Amino acid sequence: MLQLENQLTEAVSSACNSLYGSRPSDTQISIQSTRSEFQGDRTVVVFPFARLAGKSPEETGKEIGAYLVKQEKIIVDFQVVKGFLNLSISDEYWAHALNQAILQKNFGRKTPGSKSQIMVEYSSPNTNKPLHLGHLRNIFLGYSVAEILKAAGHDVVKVQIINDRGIHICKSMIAWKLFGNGETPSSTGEKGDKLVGRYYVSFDKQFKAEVKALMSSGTDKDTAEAQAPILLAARDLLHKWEAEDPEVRALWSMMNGWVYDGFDYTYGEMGVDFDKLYYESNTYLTGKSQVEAGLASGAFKQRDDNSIWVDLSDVGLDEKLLLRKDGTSVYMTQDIGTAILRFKDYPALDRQVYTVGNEQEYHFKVLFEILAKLGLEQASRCHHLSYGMVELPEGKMKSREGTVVDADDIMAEMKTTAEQLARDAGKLENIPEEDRDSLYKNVGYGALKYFLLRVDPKKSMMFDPKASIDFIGNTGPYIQFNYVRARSVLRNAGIDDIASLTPLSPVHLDDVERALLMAALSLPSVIEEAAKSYDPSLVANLCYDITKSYSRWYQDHPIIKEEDEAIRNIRLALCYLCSNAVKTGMSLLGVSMPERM
RNA sequence: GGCCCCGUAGUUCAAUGGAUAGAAUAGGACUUUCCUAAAGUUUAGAUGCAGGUUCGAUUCCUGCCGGGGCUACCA
Repeated sequence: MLQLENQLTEAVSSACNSLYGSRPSDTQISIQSTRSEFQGDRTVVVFPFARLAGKSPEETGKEIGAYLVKQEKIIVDFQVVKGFLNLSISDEYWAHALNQAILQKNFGRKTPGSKSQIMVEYSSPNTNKPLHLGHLRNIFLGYSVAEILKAAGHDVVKVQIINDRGIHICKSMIAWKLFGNGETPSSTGEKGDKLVGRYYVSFDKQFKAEVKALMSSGTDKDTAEAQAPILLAARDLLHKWEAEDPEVRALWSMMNGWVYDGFDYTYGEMGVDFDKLYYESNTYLTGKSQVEAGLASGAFKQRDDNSIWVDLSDVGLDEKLLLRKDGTSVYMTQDIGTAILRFKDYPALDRQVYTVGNEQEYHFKVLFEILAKLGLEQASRCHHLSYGMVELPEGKMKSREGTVVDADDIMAEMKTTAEQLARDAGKLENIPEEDRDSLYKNVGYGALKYFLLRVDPKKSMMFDPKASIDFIGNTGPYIQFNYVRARSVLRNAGIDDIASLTPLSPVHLDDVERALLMAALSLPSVIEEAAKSYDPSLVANLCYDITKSYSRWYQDHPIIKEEDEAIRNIRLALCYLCSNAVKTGMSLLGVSMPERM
């Protein structure tokens, strides 16, 4: 497809050169798909050349059009409407393009590892809180961008940083010690992350009660909050943890293990994975030494109270604290350490991509500037994959108001809904018993992933648990359904090897067929674009476009029953190409395609 | 206060500065002796307001109105 655009750009350029004696710049040559209400396949916007020609846009368009039809074999006709030159591309070209595309093993994907190595960080949840709807967008987005970068030829390393240490962990630990009675996930049958999350909440409850009690006996609020016994106990645990007290470390390992087991289950259901996990407990110290090194090199400054700061006013940002006056680290300290550690672990790494919500945009601007100040050449290529919040009809999710949509719950609900719908529609007869469970997951989770990924990541989006997730219309299941029908056609036609249809003889394609073919052929360039802009919604929208066109075409273009062999072969090839392109596209969104549904 | 993002049909989302702003859903009217109707056809419906740049602005610039975020020796 890209070849066609390039070919046309070049042709228009030489047309201008030979007609008007000067070439327009490539940016002035705009080639786009012709709108369906006009005749033609590709449209050249002629306004920029009118000045060059010293003639009206219409006249210029006609001259260029006539020239192109004469010179270029693939351009068979043209029409000028206002300032737009619509070109008709030959049937031979389309047959050839289709032929080539179906013979490509991994149509849409570039050779693995042909481009630079990129690390993508995503998920990185707080280990005290079970995953919720917001994490879902993060996880699906990060995974998808990683897959898209891979398909675009990059070598990708998927990672997350696990926030496994600090006062917050000690809070759930102390609460479990005080109120847990030795409970474990296996004794209660509860998912590990849910169990630990529950004790984090118990801590908060107890803490508030203690603060209230202290205040009612005359202590002021600040003192009460600083002296609540349970908080002091948590602090004590933190000190013991840092001193590597074996008992505390054992409890810490055990409870973190529960959380990881819980998360692992959820990641497994989601179908996402990581190549390497970074634990803050292993990286938090390296940040300090990096900051000290930066101080020595003059990149950072120390104040009289011994705290260390970076001054970013030269790049329009503020001063930022890097180490407290007592020498302890802040969030930024750890991020600096982790970033540098990762570049050391992966010497070929070209850049890092951080999938983190847009409320941390400032943080990452600062981080990248700091990395640059520390002399990291890759800093300018690092990217904060910032995404908008997922909002509920009631507004933001608030744990206090119990409006948090739990990730496991919503996924289970999607699966149940998929099962229910399949049953109601009487679809289960053709599905073997043992395939049903994975079908419900494919369809239910596919709907959820597609829903969250079809929106531009930058924008905040609305999620209505009751009404949002549909299985009809512009949805994952709609795309899956049409894929299934296409696969069914190919099965019924007995096509084992698509190459047996080639070489395809050119036949005339009608408007519907051309629209379909062009959509499918654009997969490689859309993946390229999505990789450049870190935007899975482009891929999602293309999958929908192809499917929409396919479904319309399928309605009134017989494939197997078509008697003319040349036409039949072209249609089978189209059917194959579309199903293949959509399967590839959806796989980049983390959505599996069933063979029957 | 300063900085950043967002305002498109009733609703949820599209539109590298290009033609008559596309879909989906909800509403109206239709289509199944035909490769899976979770489908298709059709009808109706939108660029917050005011300027500017341009042959051309949903898109770029300015102001206003409305919504969100950031602005911690928190993570």
